[in-house]
Amino acid sequence: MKLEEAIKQKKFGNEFEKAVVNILYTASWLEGINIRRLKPHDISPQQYNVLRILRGSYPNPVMLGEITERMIDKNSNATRLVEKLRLKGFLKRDICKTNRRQVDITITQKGLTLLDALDVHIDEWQNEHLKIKKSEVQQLNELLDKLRG
Amino acid sequence: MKLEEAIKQKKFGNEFEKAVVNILYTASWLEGINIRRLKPHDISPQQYNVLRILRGSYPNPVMLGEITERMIDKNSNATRLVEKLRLKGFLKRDICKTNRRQVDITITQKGLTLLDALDVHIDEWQNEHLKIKKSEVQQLNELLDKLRG
DNA sequence: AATCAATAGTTGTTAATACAACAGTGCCCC
DNA sequence: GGGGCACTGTTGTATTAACAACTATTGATT
Repeated sequence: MKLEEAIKQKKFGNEFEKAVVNILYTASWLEGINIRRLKPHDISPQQYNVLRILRGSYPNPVMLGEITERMIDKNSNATRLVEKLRLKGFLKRDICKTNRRQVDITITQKGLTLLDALDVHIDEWQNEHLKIKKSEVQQLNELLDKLRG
Repeated sequence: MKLEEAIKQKKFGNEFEKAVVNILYTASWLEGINIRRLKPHDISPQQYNVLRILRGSYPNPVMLGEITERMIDKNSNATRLVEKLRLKGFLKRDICKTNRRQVDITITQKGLTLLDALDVHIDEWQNEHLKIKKSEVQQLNELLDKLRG
């Protein structure tokens, strides 16, 4: 759907202004879909993000600061997100032996199982919601990378 | 900057998955820039969004529900956003005479002045932050519109 | 006109975010 | 080995978001 219809705005100052609104709107739209997908598993998009970062370096741990750096939304408070995931048993926390300032975080088997369960339907999910061809989505990725400079 | 560098992730499951992350990441990046731009004027991106909707139909009022529909982030609570803007004098609220359930909201001169002040440097702002050509940004808008179906 | 459903907005509550101040640890250098 | 500085996380607090329950008004039906 054209952005103009989606937010009922007839015109934009210029194409750049429209792009800013378009990215923010599309992100909010994706976030909504994602929340509904994750809700049955009782985790938020940010928590999902953390678990995927951890899986990426499994079986090696990731220190808290690196999680923050690698998160999509840098403003999330990693300490509190991690604590919530720990209480649910999806990860474990260890004070690093060689540097006691540092907290090493590792995803647990339960966490990996959760991610696997969420991966199962990812292709269907994409087909259902992302109405775009593979060649186009590559182009979209290039344009977004370029836009950020 | 490539998304892979930005969030230090070597690879994605597929190009669609990367696009989802790319959109969310780029939106968060834009949001951060926007917050810093608006902060000196003491308004949030959502409040800015509301004021622009109101300017769009000025001098006609907009009812509260329509603001919600047209906002980029539909989850914002329009009642409370409007109340904050009213306290700052950027808009006025009137109960609709012909339908007393309805609240008509109109931007004030002070609100218009604020938006004008923010518009002045918008071109520089775009040039500084959006590293992309006009033809490419059009393409980006088309791809985002298409992606949402 | 009484009832019921639909519309428009408000408010309450819990959780999450934003941002800054804080505390503990390691490192360097004299 | 003590002082200062950078690093790593944590915590406090105010604001905002999420979501549901609620009130008030209107319109439709009988």
